[in-house]
Amino acid sequence: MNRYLVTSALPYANGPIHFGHVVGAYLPADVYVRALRRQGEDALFICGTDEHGVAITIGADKNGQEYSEYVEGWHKEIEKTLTTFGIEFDIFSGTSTCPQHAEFSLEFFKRLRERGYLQKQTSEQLYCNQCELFLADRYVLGGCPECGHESARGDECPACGSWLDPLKLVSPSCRVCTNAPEKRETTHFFLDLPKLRDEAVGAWFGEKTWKPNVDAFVRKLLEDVHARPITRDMKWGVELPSDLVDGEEGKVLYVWFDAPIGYISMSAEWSAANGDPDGWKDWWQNKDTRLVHFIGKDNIPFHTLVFPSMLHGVGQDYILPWRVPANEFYNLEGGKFSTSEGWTIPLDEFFERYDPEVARFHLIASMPETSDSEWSWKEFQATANAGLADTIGNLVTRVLRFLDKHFDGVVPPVDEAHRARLEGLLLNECGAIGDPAEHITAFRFRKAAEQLLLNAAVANVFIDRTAPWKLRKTDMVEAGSVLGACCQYLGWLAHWMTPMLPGKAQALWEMLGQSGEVAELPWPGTPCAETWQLIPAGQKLGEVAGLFDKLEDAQIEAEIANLKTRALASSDEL
RNA sequence: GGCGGUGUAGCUCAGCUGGUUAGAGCGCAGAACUCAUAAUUCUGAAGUCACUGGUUCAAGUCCAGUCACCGCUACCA
Repeated sequence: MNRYLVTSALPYANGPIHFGHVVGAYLPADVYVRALRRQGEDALFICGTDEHGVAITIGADKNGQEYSEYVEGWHKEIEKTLTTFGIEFDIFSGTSTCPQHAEFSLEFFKRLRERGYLQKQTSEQLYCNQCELFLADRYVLGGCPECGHESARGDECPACGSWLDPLKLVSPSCRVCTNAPEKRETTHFFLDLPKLRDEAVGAWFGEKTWKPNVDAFVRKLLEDVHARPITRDMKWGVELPSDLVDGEEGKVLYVWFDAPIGYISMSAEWSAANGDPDGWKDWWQNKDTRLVHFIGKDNIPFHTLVFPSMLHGVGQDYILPWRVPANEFYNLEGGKFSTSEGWTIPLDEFFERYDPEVARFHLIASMPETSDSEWSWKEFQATANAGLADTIGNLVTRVLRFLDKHFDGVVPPVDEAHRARLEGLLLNECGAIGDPAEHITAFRFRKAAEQLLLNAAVANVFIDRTAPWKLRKTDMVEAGSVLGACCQYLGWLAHWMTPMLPGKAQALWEMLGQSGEVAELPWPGTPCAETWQLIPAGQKLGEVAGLFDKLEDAQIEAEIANLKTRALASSDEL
């Protein structure tokens, strides 16, 4: 049997996450894991915050906070958001707090070096005495040597578009503190990606089938891959003991290098917490494990090329990714999500007014699977109202309230006299019933959401065709058979809802008078004549309530207005 | 500048290796029904598939060019 090791891109602990992050990497992974588990598969779901790097030190300094304090704040904030969305990791750790992280990261460095995959290079870089920092290109400002423009960035001149070498900028200054940086020599270690590509990783990539958006991009990249530096001179990061780096002091691992190792160290933290310190090996070094990375498109090179190179390079039988279902980007009402420009929806505010499960469902239904897509308030309203409230929610109440009124709130039997005809009608003639989990495990999330609604519509057609409100007046037994069949079908619906709408699924399950967690039962697939009756006749129903509230036009218009106000307010501040 | 992507009904998006009258949901129009959260069901209108040229018996689907938008461009994480 296969087991599934599922990761979501580590969110950077430097700010809040938004719908784009959630829909790109966390929500699909959660839905996927829920579907796998219901199908009886063994799955481990790993995530945590990425907590090192310069951007974090600058953010913390600006706030006057210790790095660890700053990171912890964002870690909690991000975790809260993900929890509200109902995303349930087996562990949500952090690269600066995971007890195993430094050890694993240093082991990677050490082994890669021993095995000849690291090169040492010395170069001159700009160093800011004030900030005590080697400046990344984008943190240097200065005059453009090409066109004379006064405020070019270290990587590119906004006026003439030239590609710049930060060392050649005229009178450079530090973008953080505005002091003039000086040139300093420094030595760094580089990961020899071309060598790893030629040895194994290139062939491995070529053999696999990737999503089209991954394939074209990486294939090109592979042709022209360069060695990448994996060390930096700074204080915040996984510190390299000087004996590992030929006596150099003050080196840390570059954050992109240690971050993906977090997937492994966090797995080790998880297994240690479960009393089995070596348990992570059963996942990471087991050929039967299918490693699945959920990421946004910005992370594609790291997860299809760089991290696999690292895993291969250490030579410890680590498995390489099985699938990388990368999503494209998610925009907001025609523009990019941008916290700094105020073009965003603060999620804490959002959740004061909206049901997280409805948001979950809408995000799944509009996921940027093949190309960029976007959050639109009107579309959200349509999903919430026409999709969830009208199609599913109304179906539930139309059946259950009918039973409350005319059948004492008890599931009626499907009488033998009508069984064959009704089951033929319901299962074959009222629309195509599909298994949402099949789409989910094939990474077709939008399709899965669509299928769930189509399945619900089948019952609406069935009810219209059988018209139990008429039958009730002529043949109470037959009316009971119809409603009984509907109850059975609602049971299926509750099952089908679990990966995408776990809370609503359980609520429906309880309305049907069922006890226990529907999510813990085996996945039923699609109904056939032998299997479709799940709920015993005579079962007393639970209390019936609306599953989904409708969203008013005025409310949605107010949200769109809010969005614009927020962007304006933010531009005034600048 | 280089590389990659996107451009399909009013809106949001599907369309795999080219093949009959180009699809879905929402919205819109009409009808049926009245059990239900004025919900549901049925029917319908609506697209020169960005533009130009090419390959082919046949192109939204391949090739070239043009335009628009987006991403990446390696010491950013």
